[in-house]
Amino acid sequence: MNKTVDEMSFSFAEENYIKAIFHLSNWGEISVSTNSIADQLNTKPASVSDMIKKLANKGVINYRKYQGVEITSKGKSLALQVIRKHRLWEVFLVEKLRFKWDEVHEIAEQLEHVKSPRLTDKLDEFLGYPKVDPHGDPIPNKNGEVKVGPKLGLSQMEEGSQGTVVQVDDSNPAFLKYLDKIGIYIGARIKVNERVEFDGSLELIIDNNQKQFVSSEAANNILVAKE
Amino acid sequence: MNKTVDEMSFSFAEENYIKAIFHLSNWGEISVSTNSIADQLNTKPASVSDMIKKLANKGVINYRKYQGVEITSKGKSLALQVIRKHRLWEVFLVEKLRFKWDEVHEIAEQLEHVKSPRLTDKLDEFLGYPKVDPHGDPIPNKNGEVKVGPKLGLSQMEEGSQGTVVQVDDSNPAFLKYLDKIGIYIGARIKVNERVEFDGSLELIIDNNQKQFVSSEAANNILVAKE
DNA sequence: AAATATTTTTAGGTGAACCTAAAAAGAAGT
DNA sequence: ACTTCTTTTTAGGTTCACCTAAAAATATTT
Repeated sequence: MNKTVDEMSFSFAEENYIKAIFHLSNWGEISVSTNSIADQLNTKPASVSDMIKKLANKGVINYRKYQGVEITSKGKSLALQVIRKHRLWEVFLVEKLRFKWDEVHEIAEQLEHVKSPRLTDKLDEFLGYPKVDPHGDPIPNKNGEVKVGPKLGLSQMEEGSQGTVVQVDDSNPAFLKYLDKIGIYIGARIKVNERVEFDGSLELIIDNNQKQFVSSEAANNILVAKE
Repeated sequence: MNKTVDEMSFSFAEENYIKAIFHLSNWGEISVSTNSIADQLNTKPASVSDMIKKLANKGVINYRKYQGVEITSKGKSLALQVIRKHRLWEVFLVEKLRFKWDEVHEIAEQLEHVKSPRLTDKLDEFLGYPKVDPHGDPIPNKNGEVKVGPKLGLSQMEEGSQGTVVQVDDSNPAFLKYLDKIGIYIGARIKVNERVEFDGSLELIIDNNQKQFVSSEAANNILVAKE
């Protein structure tokens, strides 16, 4: 008698809350505080308290007053569906409509809420079942399963080691534009030439020909697969 | 100081009202009653009265109490933008994602509200600047301009005359499925073989080989270009 | 022209998703 | 342990888009 997530209906706001909780909880691993949700969604804690009760009633989170929230398996499944749609639309926007990778997030935020399972699956098929979005984030399949290969932050790489860029932080368009400018893209081959002791910044060699300094902060947001 | 329509923001509900008013007014030709809007949108007249005031304040309709509403040029421009998006998405769904023509309306109703002028224009480009949607409805261009060729309802055709199907009513999925079944599609060549006096139904010859009877009601919803 | 019927508006209310301000619970510092 | 600070919840309010019921304006009939 307990309905599955795709037999239920969720508002845009509800979907955005679940997405935020899913991310803040590290894909469901840790519990999430009211304040952190309010922060993430640019709302006030009082609004979050309201919404949390609704989501708990719908069975997508567990909630005990003052104890933070945990996402349920139902909630995970909903979050993964929305994330799947978001990332598929991003692929569409970049590969088919020729948007740049720093332009697609905002539009995908709207498209991810379009309700039609058949649309999602047909879009997936049209795009050739992509495994990652334009920033290298993995795309959950129809059943919400995600395969994530081994990867580590550029800042964790040892001096002299090499890797291929597999993912970059997608939350800041300015950062993505900066990556464009210095020639970093998904698939770029990067060698960590030198680590500057003083501030942790790195000297990179990109695609075996271009020397480039990046801050440790930037390096943290570039993930590579080691060779 | 008066803002143009694309400098303003409209809710889904507001956009749906303007679309309804635009259609009911025959593209702005006649004024529209409160009841007819309520009818079209499955709401109550009282709700329409509320919304009408808001839309009048935004300058997309003219409104004097008890006198019905007229759409302004600003309103037309908004309606045409939404219709443009709706029809472009329908083309995408049918041509790229291989949906059937009776499946796309509902999904396009959601997609038409996605806000991003660049998205619309890039989609248009991706689709090759289509002139009509899968049901033959003309697609307004970027500036809201629509070219409509001469066409008439099948039921207006004389016995023995021929034409090409250029448009069909898209509001009823069952009707579209019926057209599929009897072999009528955009571009089909149709000869009106005989008109039955008694009920106005027609005997057609479709693509020079298939005889088919259709009711006058169905014939009214099939538009052809005469040879 | 008056009476009746229809249409439209107003008045007041609901739920969703937000808000501020105040109260309550929990965590931290001494 | 007790005071202080922080976090969270509650209480009560707002706007949006809807609703019902009643009142007002317009249309139609006789």
